[in-house]
Amino acid sequence: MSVRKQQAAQTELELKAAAVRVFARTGYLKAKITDITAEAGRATGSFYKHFTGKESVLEALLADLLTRTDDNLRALEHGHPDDFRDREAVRWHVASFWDFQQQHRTVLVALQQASTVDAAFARRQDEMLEPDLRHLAEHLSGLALPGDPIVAATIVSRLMWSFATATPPHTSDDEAIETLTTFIHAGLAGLGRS
Amino acid sequence: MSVRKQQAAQTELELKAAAVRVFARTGYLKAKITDITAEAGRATGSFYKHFTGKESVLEALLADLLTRTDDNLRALEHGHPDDFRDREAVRWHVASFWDFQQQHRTVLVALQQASTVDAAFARRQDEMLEPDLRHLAEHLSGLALPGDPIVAATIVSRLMWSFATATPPHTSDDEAIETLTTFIHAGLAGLGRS
DNA sequence: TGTACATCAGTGAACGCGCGTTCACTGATGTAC
DNA sequence: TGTACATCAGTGAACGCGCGTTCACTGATGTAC
Repeated sequence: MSVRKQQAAQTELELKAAAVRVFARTGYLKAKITDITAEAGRATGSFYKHFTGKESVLEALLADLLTRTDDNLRALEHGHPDDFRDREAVRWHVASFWDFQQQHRTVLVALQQASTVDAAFARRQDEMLEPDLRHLAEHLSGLALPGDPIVAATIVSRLMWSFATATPPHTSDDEAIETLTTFIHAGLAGLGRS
Repeated sequence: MSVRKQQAAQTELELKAAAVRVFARTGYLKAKITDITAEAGRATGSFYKHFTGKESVLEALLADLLTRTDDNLRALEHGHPDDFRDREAVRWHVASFWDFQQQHRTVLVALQQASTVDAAFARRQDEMLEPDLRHLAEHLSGLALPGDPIVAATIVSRLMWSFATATPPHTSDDEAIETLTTFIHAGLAGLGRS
């Protein structure tokens, strides 16, 4: 690759990294283009050589996230405990979700914020969550739950997400995962019995 | 009261009602002052005779909501089932929460959106939720849960809220309430056992 | 009850701020001969 | 290997749009006598 393209790629990388830092600090909605370029130590105009606007950076960050996630998902498809009557299976899923959300917190929150203002991102968010929901629902279909397993999957998924974004202070990761696991495991068992 | 003050109060009322309709349609963050005045059939400047800005209308709507809720809360304090080992007690709470959130959906969602952009509203949202959380936590303290009951209360509260704002399509109120009740009831029992 | 003046809710055009976006320019990298 | 020209990432001042906010004005209600 030519030096020029390498430098351009480097700048784009730095702009994306700067964007993540700015989103984490100010939130996506309040973030200004000039905040991002300043954080990256670049001129304002530079931004538009790489992106068409703020949505465009978020798109790029999502694309990065998804390519890195695809591998994880494939690992996830094979060889993990899958019977949700088994507490270990539930714990495994809770832990990997927790990990994922910790790692991509900023971008995920940014996506959520963008969704409240931009219908295109709302759709995209649904699309991103859907495979995960289906995966969950499949596990749940083995539990003989009443009604559409998607309903129960929605409960579980939303529960994990909202708890992760609003963990009470002084809660360790481990405590959070244990509590969520117990709650979900027992809750699902309850649904199965009803 | 003088005719003038009556008319002014009427206009203020209409502006608030228009604001709710606009928030419901566009969302709080995208709502423009001129959208609200247009919806109310008033001139732009009229708005500033009653409010200092968009936050100010939301404040007013919250105040209205809280005065109407105070009565409900007092009714809630007395004579409702409170032993969460009893499924009926859980169901009662879930149903009343569901009702509340259905009734005030627009303002609650607006508050949530404002919170992502305005720290003052974030604090206010926490303050509003706190009494509810304490109330829940008190019920839970009878269950001998491990750890701070506030953690479990947070789980339950967030679960209800996020499920209410993201109910899967084709889910009836009754189905939602039943499912949530069963899940929470069993989940809490699970936490008590652990 | 009537008249003259004061007040004040409501009006909407105009102003101005903040910020996204553009664009003429620079200088370094790439290409052709 | 050297020279002359082309390309293109990066720059930052300038432009302009959208929208919040103001303000001089109107006419109806209120007050004083």
